[in-house]
Amino acid sequence: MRYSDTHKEETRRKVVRAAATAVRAKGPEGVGVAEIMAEAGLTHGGFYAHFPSKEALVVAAIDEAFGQSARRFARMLDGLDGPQSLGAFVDAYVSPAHRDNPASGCPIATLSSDLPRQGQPVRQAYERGVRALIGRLQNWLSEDRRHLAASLLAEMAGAVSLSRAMSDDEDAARLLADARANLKTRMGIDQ
Amino acid sequence: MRYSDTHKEETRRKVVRAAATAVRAKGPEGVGVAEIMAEAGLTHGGFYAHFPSKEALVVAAIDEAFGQSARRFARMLDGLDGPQSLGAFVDAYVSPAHRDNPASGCPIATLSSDLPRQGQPVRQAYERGVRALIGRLQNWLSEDRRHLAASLLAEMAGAVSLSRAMSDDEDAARLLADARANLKTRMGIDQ
DNA sequence: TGTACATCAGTGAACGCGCGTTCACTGATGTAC
DNA sequence: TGTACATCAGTGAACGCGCGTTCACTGATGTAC
Repeated sequence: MRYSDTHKEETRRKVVRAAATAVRAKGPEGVGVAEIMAEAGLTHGGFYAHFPSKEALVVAAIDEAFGQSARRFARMLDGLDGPQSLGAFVDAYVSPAHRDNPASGCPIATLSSDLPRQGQPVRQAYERGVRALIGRLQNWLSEDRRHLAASLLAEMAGAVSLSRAMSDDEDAARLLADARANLKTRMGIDQ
Repeated sequence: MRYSDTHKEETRRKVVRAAATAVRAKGPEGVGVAEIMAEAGLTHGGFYAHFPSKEALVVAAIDEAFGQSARRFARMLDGLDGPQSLGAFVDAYVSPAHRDNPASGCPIATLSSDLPRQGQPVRQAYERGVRALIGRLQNWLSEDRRHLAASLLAEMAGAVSLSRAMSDDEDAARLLADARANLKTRMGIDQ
């Protein structure tokens, strides 16, 4: 063979990674097959050797985006106990840095309103990611607060989303600070 | 003249109303000029007698959508005092009915993730609507809680958005109930 | 060892379709004289 | 009162462009014999 055994798989991963960033930056409809392939250093014609359709790429991109977030947080929270993890997670998630970097941020905050309009495979990938994240939050919460995980995640994502609609950085920062304080109270962690 | 003096204005309003619904259902990129005009009973060629561009229609549609929400809530909350208004607003906003009807619902929950990708005029229209809603919430809140208005709105919109990602109706209902309870506590109203 | 053939990731031109936008035209009514 | 002309909301064909998808081809390498 012309290429190494892993070459095709490596190419695919490069394409998926590029798509994971572009989908968050521009939304599922906003990204083009040709553009993603160019970012991976290829021409668009080769796309269909890797994916049966653009939709399949979007599914892979959403899985990848959730996976990236999960790995990043796992690294960041390594060695911390439940309450410490919750505090650090809230501080990182509900932050101006996250607001300003949608392309590398949480897919929930970036894609929430696009998703109900997508086809089933895409919605399922999204829901997989949401459920996994809720599950992680549940593990950190005390038993009597476990049922709040989904609602806490909604508050976090909502705060980041709305802060992105505010053109004034200080208004956005205040909103995020108010949200962080309330989230920590709800989680039962002291500050 | 062939048509009554108000005819053109009436047509424009019909187009804007159709767009306000369609934009929420399908997003700003998802709606087509021809489709909106057909819904208003016209052909697409006449569009540019009313709007300079599709973007101008989207701007008008977002203003209209926020206006519809505002009028509906004003009607519903007529005669109630601050705390009563807050309670009724939360119950109506953070509800399964709102989750299930994005096309007639709050533009924040429906468009949050589309908006950062839009051009300035569209973003400005959206921010106008957001600020007006925050202002109304502030009027209902006691003085020491007024600064929370933006964060409360973020929590409401986040809860509705995330509930739309959940395919299981009961999971969604639980999330919404948890959010309502927390919102009322934050607002300082008893239940 | 050498030759013919198979494999397959990637190339680049082309197709079909939808969509925003343009434009010449229609036809009913108002206005000028 | 009657005729010619202006107005203007709306029509429908056409244009240009971008995008997802298809497909014949390339060319480097492995395999069969």
